Amino acid sequence: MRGTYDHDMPYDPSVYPPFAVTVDLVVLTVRRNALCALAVRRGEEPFRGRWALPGGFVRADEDLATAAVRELAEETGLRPQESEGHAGAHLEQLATYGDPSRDPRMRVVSVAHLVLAPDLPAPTAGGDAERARWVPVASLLAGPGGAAPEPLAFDHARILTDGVERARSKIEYSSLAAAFCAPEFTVGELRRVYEAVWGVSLDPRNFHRKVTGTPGFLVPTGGTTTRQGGRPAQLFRAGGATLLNPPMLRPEA
Amino acid sequence: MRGTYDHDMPYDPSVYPPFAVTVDLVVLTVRRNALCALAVRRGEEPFRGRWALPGGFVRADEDLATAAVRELAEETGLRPQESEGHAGAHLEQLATYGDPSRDPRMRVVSVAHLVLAPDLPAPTAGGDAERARWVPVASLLAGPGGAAPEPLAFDHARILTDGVERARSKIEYSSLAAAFCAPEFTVGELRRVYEAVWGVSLDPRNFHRKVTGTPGFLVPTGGTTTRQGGRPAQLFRAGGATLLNPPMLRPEA
DNA sequence: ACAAAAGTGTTGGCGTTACACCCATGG
DNA sequence: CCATGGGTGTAACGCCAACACTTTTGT
Repeated sequence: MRGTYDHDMPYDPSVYPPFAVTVDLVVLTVRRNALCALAVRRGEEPFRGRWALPGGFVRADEDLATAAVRELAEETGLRPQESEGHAGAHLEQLATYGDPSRDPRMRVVSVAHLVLAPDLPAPTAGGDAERARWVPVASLLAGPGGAAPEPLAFDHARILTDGVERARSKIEYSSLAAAFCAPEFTVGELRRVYEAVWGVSLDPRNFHRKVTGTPGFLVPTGGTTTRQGGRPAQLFRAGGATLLNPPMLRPEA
Repeated sequence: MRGTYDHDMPYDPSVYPPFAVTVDLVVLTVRRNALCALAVRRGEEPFRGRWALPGGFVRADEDLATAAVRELAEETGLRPQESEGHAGAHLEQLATYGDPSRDPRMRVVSVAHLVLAPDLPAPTAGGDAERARWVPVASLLAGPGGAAPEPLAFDHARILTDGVERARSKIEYSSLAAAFCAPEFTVGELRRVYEAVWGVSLDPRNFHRKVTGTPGFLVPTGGTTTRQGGRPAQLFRAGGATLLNPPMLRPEA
């Protein structure tokens, strides 16, 4: 008889053993021109002493996104975008990982989320600050020809890889790179975000024309700053335009 | 005390109630120039008599993708891409839905998957063929200015919407549209897939140049066919190139 | 002969690249 | 005065939309 395991059937725990459901967080930021991820040192077996992604169990009456926001606040004190266009971090669901052997203790299905955060004055204020650190992605993942990385716990290397790849491709056609910047930022600062995330260098002149020429992408605040040195630069906020068309082009190398 | 619900902690079922985990399938195909989804009539409460997406519980020792493949085979007899570039269907994880109230009976977290299938001779051979049908997406989802759709069970309208949007955007920059075609197909047939999925019409001449001019995208098989009438058309298989650069442009209206 | 679908050639516009050049500040 | 980063101008190139035109079949 087919269809026995159909959605339609009543739930019988003896046939369908329960799963633990967690959220894991890939929290990315740009610090000192390097793409960094939030990582915690594990204090328990398995994988004691290894880096892991922050995360935790979803509560009984809690939505997945709610659980991710709660975990993020517990670990970083960060709060995702309160209002449209305002700073805060960007949070979105990434993917779900459910290999039966991914956690040796039990069957865990983890719903990973991606967070793009501005560089924070205090790296992990308000939470488990002792164990949480910003770690350059390059030292966690083997790049092409890079040195052997510090191994991550569980399948977190896979999750981090997927999160980084998602961030890299999303800034191509959306205004999401601004989520890595302070509420007000210069065109040059935004360009350095692209350069850090993609690992390339971009022509400053053409980049400037491209982003300022896309209507609704950047909104000038009127202020200027010289915090990067040189001639004073205009300050901008992220505009309402969330789609970038035509997209920013990612150079070959 | 923060961090109480941390990933690190041992699993205590009295604190973290168990979840049921299911997979739901958004199976899309193009039939008679219309984008269609596989839907089943529910025979049980809740939502008895409504359309729902096929799906079912993940088994205890089964990966998420494995569960999706099994459900797909049970419902359609279809098997996703056996070998590279060969026909078969395309399957990928879509997103995970875990609102606490999405199923009135219990706490269910559903990992939705997206399947792009060629138009099958027998719509749902090999499975619960009685209840499963191809239904035009336009009649399941309210388009802009369209008539009121037949309501879907649970949050399946949301899931279907997300799946359709993913399919629409993915064919833009990948060779995935070929997953909707027979193993060998003509350029015109591929163009009609784009037109059905996007709901637009494309210039046949420019489309032809674009897809045949992208190296590795299409591989001529040497054969020709006149099954569409008119001058004989070359037959192609999908090539190894999975990324389409520059992307196909989706017209405004 | 005609309709229908497959292909090719050509042209103008627009976006991008590459780079010369000017601007405004700090040291 | 010079270094540094911000910003504008401009020409060559490439891709693409638009459309005229040819090819090869079925009826």
